[in-house]
Amino acid sequence: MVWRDDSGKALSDYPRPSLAVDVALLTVRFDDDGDGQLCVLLQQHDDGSASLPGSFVREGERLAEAVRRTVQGKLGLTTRDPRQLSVFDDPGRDSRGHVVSVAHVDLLPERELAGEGAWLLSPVDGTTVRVPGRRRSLRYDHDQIVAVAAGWAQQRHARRPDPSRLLDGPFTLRELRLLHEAVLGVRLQKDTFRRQMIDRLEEVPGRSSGGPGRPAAVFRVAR
Amino acid sequence: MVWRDDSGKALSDYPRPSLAVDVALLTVRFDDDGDGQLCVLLQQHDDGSASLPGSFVREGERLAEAVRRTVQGKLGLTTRDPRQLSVFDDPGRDSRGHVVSVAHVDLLPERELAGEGAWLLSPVDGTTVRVPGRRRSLRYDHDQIVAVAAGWAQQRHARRPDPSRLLDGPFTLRELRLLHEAVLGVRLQKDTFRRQMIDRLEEVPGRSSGGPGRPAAVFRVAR
DNA sequence: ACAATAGTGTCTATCAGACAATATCCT
DNA sequence: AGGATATTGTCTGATAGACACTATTGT
Repeated sequence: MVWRDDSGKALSDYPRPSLAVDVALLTVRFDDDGDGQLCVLLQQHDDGSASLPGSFVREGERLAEAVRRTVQGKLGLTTRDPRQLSVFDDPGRDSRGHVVSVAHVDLLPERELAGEGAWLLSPVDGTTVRVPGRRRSLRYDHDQIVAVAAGWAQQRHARRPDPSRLLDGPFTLRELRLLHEAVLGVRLQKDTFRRQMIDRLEEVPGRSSGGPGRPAAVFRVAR
Repeated sequence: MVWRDDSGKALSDYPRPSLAVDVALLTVRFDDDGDGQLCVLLQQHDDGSASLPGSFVREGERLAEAVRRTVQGKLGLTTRDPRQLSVFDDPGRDSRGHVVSVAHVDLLPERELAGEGAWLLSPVDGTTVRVPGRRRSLRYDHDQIVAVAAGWAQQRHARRPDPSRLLDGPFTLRELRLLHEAVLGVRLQKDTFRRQMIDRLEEVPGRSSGGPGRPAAVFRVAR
């Protein structure tokens, strides 16, 4: 039984914009030196352009569901804790019609990126995406979405240690700092960083070993 | 010429949720003692319930336009600088069907509230609305929207003096502090408050007069 | 020994919170 | 004079940034 207004029309009888979700999936990629780089996962299109994965929200579907379905379907990956960012509503942003998009962000650890080739991993400098190839920018307004997503990730890493559990198992303060430096895109001083984080960490038995220098204590995020 | 996909369907041929905007219009009401109270403007319904003003977004319309139209049409008021808060997407939040709503907030000075009776002014304590009458809460999920809106206003007033220009013309630090106390819902110490704000203010020639006590310097927001 | 990293001590500048002293009006 | 408010001084505690010193490893 569908609801109808005074003129006998259901909600679906009125012309209205379509609703979509776009997802900026961020990750930190580490090279052999231990240096990290914040990256965003892009879809590569036949015409050489790139975009964030996105799709239309179905009737009765929650945004979080649409996000999970999109990431699973277009990239073959599973989201962990997608967050809503903001709504992009320029009626001309999509040439197919009036599409209002709710931008989302999620942070994935590099190790969960399985299935080579289904996506493109593009570095994010500060809050700007560097797309490889001729084209400098993404389809639609997706450059803006990446910028907002990167800013969100940076705020999130400002005070809390590894808020998205990107590190696998216990870690040293050096590893934690390299992660935060990658997300923030700046160098951090080890002593200040240590004092900011130490209260939110729990020491774990054992020591780091292998590399040069004094072995470091090993921690996990408290509680 | 409408865009069509491979199966010959336009975007509007797919079932999809409706899109709406809801607006939490906040203001600060001052009593004769100079004490202020953060309030939200509500629509009163025939069944005694109350809600925020809201309406459906039309095809080709921007969210900001829908907000302006809604506030003008339902309350007879004009928005100044509406901001997007977040999206409420529970498919069951509206009994008429699947309605996804983008919550907005705007702050209006009390003097711009003309046309008595078209609305209800409800005090907000902390981030909670106190609705007069039997019912304790608002329709739909509008209590949540008010909470987010109040939190937004409080963050906005944490460091910047009168960010929404609620004060009319030059003001004393006392008047500014009473405004911020009303929005934040807490008492502020005058000396600390002065030192936080003074750098962002410009002194204006003249002094306050009339009340008891030493006349105060008069300021406006810098730049 | 030397390079490299870990961990800690300390100094300075800044800032919030709190208290208080002085200044200047009104009644 | 006395009450009320404005304005400024000062003390304390917390914290960020910077520098440096000691500690402990591998080569």
